[in-house]
Amino acid sequence: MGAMFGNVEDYGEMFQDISVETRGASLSTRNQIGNPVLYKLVRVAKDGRLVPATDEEILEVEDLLENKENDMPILPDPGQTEGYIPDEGSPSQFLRLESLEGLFQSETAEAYTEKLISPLEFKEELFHGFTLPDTKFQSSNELYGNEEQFLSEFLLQEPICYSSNGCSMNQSMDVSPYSNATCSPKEASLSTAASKPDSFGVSGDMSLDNLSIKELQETFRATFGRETTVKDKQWLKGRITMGLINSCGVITTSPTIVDNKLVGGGQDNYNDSKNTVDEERRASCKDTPSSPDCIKEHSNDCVNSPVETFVDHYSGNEDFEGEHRPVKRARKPTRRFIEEISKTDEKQQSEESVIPSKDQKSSQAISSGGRVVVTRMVSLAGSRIQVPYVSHVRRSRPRENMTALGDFPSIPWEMDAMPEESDLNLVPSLLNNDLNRVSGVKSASGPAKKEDDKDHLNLILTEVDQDMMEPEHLDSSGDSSDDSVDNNNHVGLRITQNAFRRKHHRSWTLSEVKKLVEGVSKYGVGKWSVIKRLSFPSYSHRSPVDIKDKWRNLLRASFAHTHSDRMGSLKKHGSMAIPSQIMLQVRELAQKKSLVSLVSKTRMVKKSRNRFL
DNA sequence: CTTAGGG
DNA sequence: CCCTAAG
Repeated sequence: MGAMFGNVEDYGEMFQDISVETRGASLSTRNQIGNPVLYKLVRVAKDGRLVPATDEEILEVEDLLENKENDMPILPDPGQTEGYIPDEGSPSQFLRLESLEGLFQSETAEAYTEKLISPLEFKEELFHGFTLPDTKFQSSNELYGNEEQFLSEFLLQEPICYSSNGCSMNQSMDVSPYSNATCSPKEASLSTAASKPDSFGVSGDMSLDNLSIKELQETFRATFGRETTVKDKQWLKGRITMGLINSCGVITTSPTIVDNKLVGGGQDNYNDSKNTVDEERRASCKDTPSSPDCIKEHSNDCVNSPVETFVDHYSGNEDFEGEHRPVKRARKPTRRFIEEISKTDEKQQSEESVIPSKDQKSSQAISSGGRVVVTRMVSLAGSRIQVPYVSHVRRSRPRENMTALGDFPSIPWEMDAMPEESDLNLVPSLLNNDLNRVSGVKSASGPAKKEDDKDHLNLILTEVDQDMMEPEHLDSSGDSSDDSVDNNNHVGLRITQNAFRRKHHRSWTLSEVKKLVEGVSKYGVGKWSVIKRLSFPSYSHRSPVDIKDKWRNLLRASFAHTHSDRMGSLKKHGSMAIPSQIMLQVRELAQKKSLVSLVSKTRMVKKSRNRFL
């Protein structure tokens, strides 16, 4: 009897055709007959409990089989079989346990994938797949109602398929006498050998319990396609089970629930799914393989840390960090980040399909269909290939000051940054520039110039600025102070510098910095737009963001300075030496600001405290 | 649009 | 300096 209950494989073939489907007859279409399917013979008691079949009932079933076997329709198309009951008068009940695989091969799998049902729902749906005939169930509606009752009852018990400590059925039903007979290794091997070799059936989990660590690792490998060195049985089992669920296309939006459902205790009130969810969230650390504590216990010698692995697969709402997150607000990955990720993907892809090409030194322009395509060399996987030159980052429209510069044709400063856009704007008189730019296009390699020179030039320039620039000067020049200075002083320098003035870069002059500091002290840190408006009224460049950035840099510099004071001067970056006095101001302001924020924070605390009192 | 912050 | 996310 016990054997019957746990392992009915001998009857499997016979039961196959007479089992009743409550939905989706395709679940048990004939093509699965060859597949090993485990059957458990149980009876649904009036109150919904599952009671193992007695010997009598089994005999009855056998009779039934003999009588009905040939009469039974062979599960025609779905819908017609809905609610079909093999023998209404029979007290015997069949509970058919489809293998998970069979279940998900069928159309239901798609349904689940589409609906993205929650794990709880998923589980229920899963059990819907079970046959649940009863004499009372005359119509499918009735059947359904009772089924729900059954389900709630069922779910109240330990979930069938994922009990961690052995056989599932015995826990699902209060029939201890039979429970120990249900778990034979034989079953294990049986149920794991489904047509999709790496899958496990409902009973497959039982087999997991009986597998050795090595076997579990093997199974893991088969399931996930990679090796594991984890020696923790629990973990392996959990992983495999989870992997199987995932591989069924069910997106687990809240894996914890799954976890817990699968492994955790079953005393929750499963009828109230919301409560259940909360409960499980709270209890998620108990005996779930995903809980941090548990993970800690797992073997140390695994190559991929369990945490990593887990997070990898369920990248999501794992409350590992608990409540105390950094104060900084969380940001979702930026587009740029995503872009870069995909970029690397592209790269990896193209690495796989390397186009062999002759060794060519640099990029060149090749014409295709009348159009000239600038290409560049990319060395991938050891060989070099030629790819069209496209900048990954979409360049934004030139900033205002660009157009403003149009008023100063003799100072084409920054057009060089965008070769593809400035072609037509070329000023013939500035051949140097032209050549520079064109060569820039041809090589299409971005800045190949030496940074040192650039810095050096910047230094010179800023020195000039310091000497020459008076506030009035700046204000009156209207558009671009640097330009005017340059214009007035070193034309040659300007041209040379032009080569290095890629991007819209304009060095901050000391006077600007002073203005900035002053503005910050007046209007406060963070009031960038105000500072811009009031302290930099005539600067078409220097957006509030620029100002903010500069402030950030100043801050950094100032603190770096204090540090370098302690451990010797590390400051050799040819960048403009900002007078220590200003740096001091910066630091003061920064302190003030942090003080202010501190005060406001404490105020807030006080306020909230007052609210309590 | 402004601010914060990463690149 | 550029870009983007968040308010």
